[in-house]
Amino acid sequence: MLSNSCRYGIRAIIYLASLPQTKGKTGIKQIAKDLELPTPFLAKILQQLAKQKILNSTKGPHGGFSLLKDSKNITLLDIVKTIDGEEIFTNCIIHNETCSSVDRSKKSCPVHDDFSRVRTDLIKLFRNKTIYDLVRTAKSEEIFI
Amino acid sequence: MLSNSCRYGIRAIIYLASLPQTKGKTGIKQIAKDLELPTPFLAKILQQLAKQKILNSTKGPHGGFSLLKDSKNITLLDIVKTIDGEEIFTNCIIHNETCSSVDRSKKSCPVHDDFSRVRTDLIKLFRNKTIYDLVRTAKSEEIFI
DNA sequence: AGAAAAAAATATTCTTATATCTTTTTTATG
DNA sequence: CATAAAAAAGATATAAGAATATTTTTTTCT
Ligand code: FES
Ligand code: FES
Repeated sequence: MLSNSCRYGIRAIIYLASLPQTKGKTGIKQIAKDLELPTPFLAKILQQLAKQKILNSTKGPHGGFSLLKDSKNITLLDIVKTIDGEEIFTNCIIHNETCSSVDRSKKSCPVHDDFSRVRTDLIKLFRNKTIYDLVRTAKSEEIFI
Repeated sequence: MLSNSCRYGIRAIIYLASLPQTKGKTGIKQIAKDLELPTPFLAKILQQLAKQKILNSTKGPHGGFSLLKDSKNITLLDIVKTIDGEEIFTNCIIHNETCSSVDRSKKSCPVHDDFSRVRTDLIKLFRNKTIYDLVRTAKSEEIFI
C-alpha cells in the first residue's frame, strides 16, 4: 500500500518527534540504527522531507535532522504526498487511471461506489492524523515505532 | 494498492462473466484486445487463475478461457489472494511485518487502531463482493470494465 | 496422420523500486 | 587556516515487477 520509502519516512518522523524537546539535531546514523533501517537509503528519504520543509537538516559536526514544523502541523498525508505522491488516493482500484470521483469526465468502474466509501475513510485518517497524535498514542501504550 | 497483474485479472474475470451465457470459450487475444491489455502478460495471469480452478482453459482450435466457478461464488478476495497474496490485508501499514491484529504476539504500531477500522471495511468489501454483483452493477449503469 | 490453432511453459528483456558506494559541500572546532 | 564530522549529491548495483519473445504441448479438423 505504501512504499518502503514512505513507511521509513513516517517512522523516522515519529521517531524524531518522540525525542525529548531538549534534544537538538539527531544524526542519520543514530536514526537508522534505532529504527533498524538502511542508512544511506534513509538519508535520501530524509533529504526529500527536508526539501519539503518538514525536516530541518544541518551539515557539519553536530549536524543532523530535526523537525522543522510543529508535530501538530504534520499529518500522515503530508508525508505520503511528499514521498509516494497522491496517486494512491486518486487512482481507480482496478484501472491504471484516475478514479471517476477525481476526474468527473470519466466513467465509473464497477467497484467504484463501494470502494470510494472506504477510500474516503482512509483519506480522512491520513489527513487528520498528526504526528503529535501518533507520538501521544505511542507513549500511552506499549507501542512499537 | 493492487498490482497490475491483479487488476488485469479482476478485469478479465469481470469481462468473461459479462459475456452472454451462450458464449463458450474466449481466446486470450480477444480478451486482451477488448480490455486493451498486453496479451502474453495477461496469459500468465489467466494461467494462475486457471490453476486455482477459478477459470477453465482449453488448448487447441476453438480453445480459450471461461469461468469455471459460478460468478456468484467468485469474490474479489479470491482473485486478490490468488495473484497478490493476502499481505495487503495482513501487513502493518508502517512496518514490513504482520500487523498485531494477525499476530497477537506483536506490539501494535501507533497507527494501528485507526487503520484497522478502515482495513476491516476494506476486507469486508473484498470478501463480500462477488463477480456477479459487479457484472450486475456494470450492466445497470454506464460503466467501464 | 498431418496441419493448424491455441494455450502452456520457458527464457529473455525492460523498468522501477530499493539499496549501496563514492565524491562533494558545508560547518564546527582546535 | 586545517581538520574532521556530517549531510548532500551523484553514480552505481540489486531485486522485483512488468512485459515480450520463443518454444512446447495439446487439441481439433481435414
Ligand atoms: S472509478 Fe474505479 S474506483 Fe473510482
Ligand atoms: S500493527 Fe501497524 S497496522 Fe497493525
